Amino acid sequence: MKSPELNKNEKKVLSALGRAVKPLSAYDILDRARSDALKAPVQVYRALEKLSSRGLVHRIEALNAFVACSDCSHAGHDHRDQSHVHAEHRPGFVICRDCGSVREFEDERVADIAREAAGEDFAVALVSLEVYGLCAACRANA
Amino acid sequence: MKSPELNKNEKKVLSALGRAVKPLSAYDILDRARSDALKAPVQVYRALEKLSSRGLVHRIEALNAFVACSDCSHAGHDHRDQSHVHAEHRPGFVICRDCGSVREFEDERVADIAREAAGEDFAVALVSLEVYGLCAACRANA
DNA sequence: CTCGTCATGTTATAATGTTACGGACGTTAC
DNA sequence: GTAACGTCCGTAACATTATAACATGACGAG
Repeated sequence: MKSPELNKNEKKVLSALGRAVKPLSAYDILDRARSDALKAPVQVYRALEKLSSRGLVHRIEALNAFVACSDCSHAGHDHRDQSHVHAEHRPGFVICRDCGSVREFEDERVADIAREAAGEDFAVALVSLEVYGLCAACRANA
Repeated sequence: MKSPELNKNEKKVLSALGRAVKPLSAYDILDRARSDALKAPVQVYRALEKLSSRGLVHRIEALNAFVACSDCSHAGHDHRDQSHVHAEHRPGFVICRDCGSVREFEDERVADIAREAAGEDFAVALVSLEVYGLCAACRANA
């Protein structure tokens, strides 16, 4: 396996995300890893870029935040090659607006819908599906 | 029809978005409406909040930008009521990473997938589907 | 009228993200 | 060895996006 080419900063970021129970913004990550000698936003962003290109973390668009991938079976190769035909793998997310918890899910139909919607001549690179609402626990509280 | 309760700023913002061919950030909108006496970011954000709660504009999460809804048949009632059971209407988007053009689409299957993924106890409020890639024109150029 | 309140406007600032630059370090070629 | 190059790492400055805090003005209720 060629994966563990993670550098120091990448490990710190991934570790911070792994310990968290909800998505962290780049600055959340920075705060948590500051004690671990991570000092500037740019280091976090660089690490996140690498990690997400490998599918080890995912960006939650609507929150400007990141989660560690909960199903890392597909980790390994790098997706940065822009010339590829196939889209980057990305699960869907179910996100509670109240507590911020996130659950990943997979559904093959999504890619089909996306390709169909995009049309023949559009080269799909990434499909983002995010579902927002209130989880059972937060609904109970409210 | 009770819709046209748009105030001055909301009209300005909507008009700016309507003239644009691609998503505009809040500050893009501000620039374009500055000549029309729109002065501060917060005015734009307030207008956008109202407009998007009515479905007249949509936020493209991954771009931090906004588009006027291209299918305004569903405009009218306000979605801000948090207690509602049904999810806010939001189309899917196909977005070219190169030229920034955006096309809306509808697919009923998306809502089903979302509900299914969210599960019984999760109250879905919003489903966001965004498809990124390269449009035909930009692929030709590259 | 005077108060409360809600919409709006103004200013400042927070939060987030990117670019530019330089230094440390290892590798390769000569 | 050492010069030339590349990669990683870090700092600082900057650019962009979003919100806070407070002031003003319109308007109805009492």
